[in-house]
Amino acid sequence: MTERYNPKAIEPRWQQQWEDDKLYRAQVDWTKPKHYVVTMLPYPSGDLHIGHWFAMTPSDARARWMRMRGYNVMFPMGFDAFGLPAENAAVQRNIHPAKWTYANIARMRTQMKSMGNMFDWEREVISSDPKYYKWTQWFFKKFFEAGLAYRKEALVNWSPTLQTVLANEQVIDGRDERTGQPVIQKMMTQWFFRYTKYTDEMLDFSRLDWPEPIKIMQTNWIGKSEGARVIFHTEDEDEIEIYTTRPDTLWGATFMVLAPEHPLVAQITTAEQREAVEAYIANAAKATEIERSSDDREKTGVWTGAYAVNPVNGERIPIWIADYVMITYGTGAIMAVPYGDQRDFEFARKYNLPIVPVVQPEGATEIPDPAQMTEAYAGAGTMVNSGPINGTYHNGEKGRRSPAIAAAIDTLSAQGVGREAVNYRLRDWLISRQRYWGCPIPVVYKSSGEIEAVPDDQLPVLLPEDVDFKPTGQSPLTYYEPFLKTVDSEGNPARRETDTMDTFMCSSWYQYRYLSPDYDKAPFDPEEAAYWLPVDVYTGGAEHATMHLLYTRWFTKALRDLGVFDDTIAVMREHGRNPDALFDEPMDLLRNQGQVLGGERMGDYLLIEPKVTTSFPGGSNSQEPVTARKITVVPPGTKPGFGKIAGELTRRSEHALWVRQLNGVVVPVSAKNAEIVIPDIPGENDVNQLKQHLEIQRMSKSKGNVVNPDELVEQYGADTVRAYLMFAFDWTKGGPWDPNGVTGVVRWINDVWDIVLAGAPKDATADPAAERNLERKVHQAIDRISASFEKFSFNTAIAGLMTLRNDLRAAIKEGGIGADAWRVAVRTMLLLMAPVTPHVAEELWARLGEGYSVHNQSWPQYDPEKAAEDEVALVVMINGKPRDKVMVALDIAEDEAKKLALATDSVKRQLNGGQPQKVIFIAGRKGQEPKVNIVI
RNA sequence: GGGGGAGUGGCGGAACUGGCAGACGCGCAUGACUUAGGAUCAUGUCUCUUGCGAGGUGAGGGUUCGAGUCCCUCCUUCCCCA
Repeated sequence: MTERYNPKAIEPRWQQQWEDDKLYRAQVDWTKPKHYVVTMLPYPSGDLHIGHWFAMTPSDARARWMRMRGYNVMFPMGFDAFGLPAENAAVQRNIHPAKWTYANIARMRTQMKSMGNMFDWEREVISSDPKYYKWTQWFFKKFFEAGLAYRKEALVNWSPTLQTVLANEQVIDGRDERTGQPVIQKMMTQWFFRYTKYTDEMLDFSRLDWPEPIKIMQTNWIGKSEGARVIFHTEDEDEIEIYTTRPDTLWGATFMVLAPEHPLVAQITTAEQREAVEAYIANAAKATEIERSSDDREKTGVWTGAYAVNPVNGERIPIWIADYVMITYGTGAIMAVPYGDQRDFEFARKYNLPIVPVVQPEGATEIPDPAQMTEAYAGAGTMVNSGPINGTYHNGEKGRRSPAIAAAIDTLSAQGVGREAVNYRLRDWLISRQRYWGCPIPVVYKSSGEIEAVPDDQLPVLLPEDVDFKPTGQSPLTYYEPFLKTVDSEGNPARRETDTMDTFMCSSWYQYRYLSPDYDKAPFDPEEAAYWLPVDVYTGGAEHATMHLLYTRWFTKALRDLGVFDDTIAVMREHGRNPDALFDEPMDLLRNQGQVLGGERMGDYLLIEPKVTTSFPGGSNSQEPVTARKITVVPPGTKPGFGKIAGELTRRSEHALWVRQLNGVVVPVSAKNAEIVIPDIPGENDVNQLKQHLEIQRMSKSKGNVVNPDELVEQYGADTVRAYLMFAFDWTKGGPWDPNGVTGVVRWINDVWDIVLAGAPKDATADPAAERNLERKVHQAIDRISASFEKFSFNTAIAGLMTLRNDLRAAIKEGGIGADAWRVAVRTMLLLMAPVTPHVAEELWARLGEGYSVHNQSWPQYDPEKAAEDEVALVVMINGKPRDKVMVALDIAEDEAKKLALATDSVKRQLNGGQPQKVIFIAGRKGQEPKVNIVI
């Protein structure tokens, strides 16, 4: 009896050994190529969940693979430790946010170590540590001094419940996503970063290997549009500036619309209209932005009583307010061209406003009659009714690429009533938070009201610890006198800023702090940065597409322009490394993993109607299966009623179900020929669909079906959990957790264990053909697994490892493998496994008598010659369908292949003496069989 | 409403630049071994057909010698944004 695989006996031992030996410590070594891997750092919420494992362990496997390929790999970890949950815990459980946070970090750090990742813990960063946030504040100061950080009054999302401003992404349907309480729009003076400064550069992804959807999302988020700004005047000479992407249709503007919040509304509204306007404004404030901008919604509005003058043709046009115009987009005012804009069209129809055609559609012989139109015309065509630009052509392109738009812009400029303009949907980054547990903004307000940044030698502005959390919902900083009261640089009394920073500020630069977490002369050590930067591989969730992933790009560009990388660049040059463009972007390559959804959902409930009704169907001692007539999916807890069975489905085979009744008795139910009813799924249901249906239900994020990784590690060991997470899903997609699938991985690792410990086949006489065959399989595995890691395709990497296991077993069975050949094969298999299952690979490597550590070995060298098959199947296709095969040499010549194909039985039969129309030879490319397609 | 994914066996998923669809695994079936099996081993497992063979990647069309892969229309879903 050989020793059984017991992860508990080996994993903690190796983890300790690696830590003692500092095996994964990353050190600058200019003689080796560097590889800097970062995976998004977690928020210390309390417990590690399976999602953390899913994000981190495949990234670790790939980092390990790069290490074995000879790269000097750095893979650090840290905690994004500021944030609201800590403060909520403080209020709810009377525990200080710092205490709560650091207890969670300690716990999560221990849990993470059980993953067996190659994290270099010496580089750990915690964003709430003063030695970290000193530099967050330093960056803020840099931005402030450069004019990139400023204060302004703006309409912001204010949560009365949480007593803070919220970012747009924290507001869902007008409610705070956490508490579900309403969020109101409020004018407040807040700190902003000039996010819009780098819009055009952020739209350039040319040097980024990032997923296409992320680039598209960021592009849309920035929302660049080209057009013009045009000045209208009211009859009282008040100026109203509008932004439009279609200045060419200006001659068709028959009214104007202001957002209800537009500052001019109160001023221009006439006495007669005042009541209606005010009522409308009050009503509009209740609707969310989503509702307001929905195209499905019926357009509503009110006339202000005022008129404006169309600057290009002098027409007198009414000014309306309507909630489909947003104060936050463009200038909060539009010229309405009902002919060319669908929303304006609907509005004009509803309120009987005139529609003037200004574009004769391409191909149309006459100008459309507005009375006959059912929708706006936004397509290409020739301009009409448009004064000086009549006859110019609008080709449907944006901005000046359309001749009509170009002509309109030129006319506006010449007349001095407008100018070409670009508009962005992106707004400046609001970084103020009225919360305690965040990085203090390092400024003071002088008694004069002037703002002064705290001098560098006084950084960090420490977050006071002995504050009192009153249940007012306010940040304790706002009433904590020792913090509030301070002096300015001249020693005069001053008041300290009580807002803290958005935590996205902290996480925008952590990849730089990892370089030297204890460095105190600058945010990072140029000697480290010159070697490691930029980040080579970044992994994390796609949900950060328009937030963190955009903020950190902005941050890097700002640091570059502020000269923060200058010392680093100098060091790079000393080492002969070209710094050009290296600091334009923080992370060269990005990959997103999906999400692991919830686990087994209990309470899937069936109602069984037996074929033969007895008083006690499936009674307490019944061994006989009940034959079902009808099976219905019902809500959990449904009472069975007379003669029926109701209960939870616990097991299923092809035609039988096991149902556990409320009294705990499990009844087998024969489902052969039973009618199966799944509500909401019409048509023919069967037992398999039943199971599928229950699984679909399970995916819903309903009940607390949390998968606890600690329990999985306890049960299976870290290697198995790692491998299963990599194997069970397409990493980029994720999916629902299936606790049963782990069996395959358990078997695989156990098999490998047994195969390696069994040693070389005894008394085997080496058979060169058998050994050659094994060698071929091994090299095919090297190729396949390497390619899988290269493209982050972890599931196929594991499949390749399992196939190799199958091949080794087959080789033993077939026999003819000598001890030397066997050792080479086993050794290679362990090397290929090392990135995925680092512990068991290390253990077996040691037991083979190989030197410590398997993780310091080189990745096996792939030899295409050794992987090549001697003979392959020539696939013979008829009209594109495979019909036959002939064994041929891999490098068979075209003529020879065609001849062989035409000689096959299938082809002769199909041709029936006739001639083929065409014979096409497809050469066998890399690892592929040659093919011949015969067209009949 | 706009944008982006995705639809392949009972399930998770493979399929490189268009070239043998269903790798690998789960589950299931049959058999072996066993006091026992939710262990292990062997074999099988897309569908129809006794076989020969034929069909098959959400639906319909198209391009091509050849389409899961490219194009068009539609359907269903998930995500992001408004």
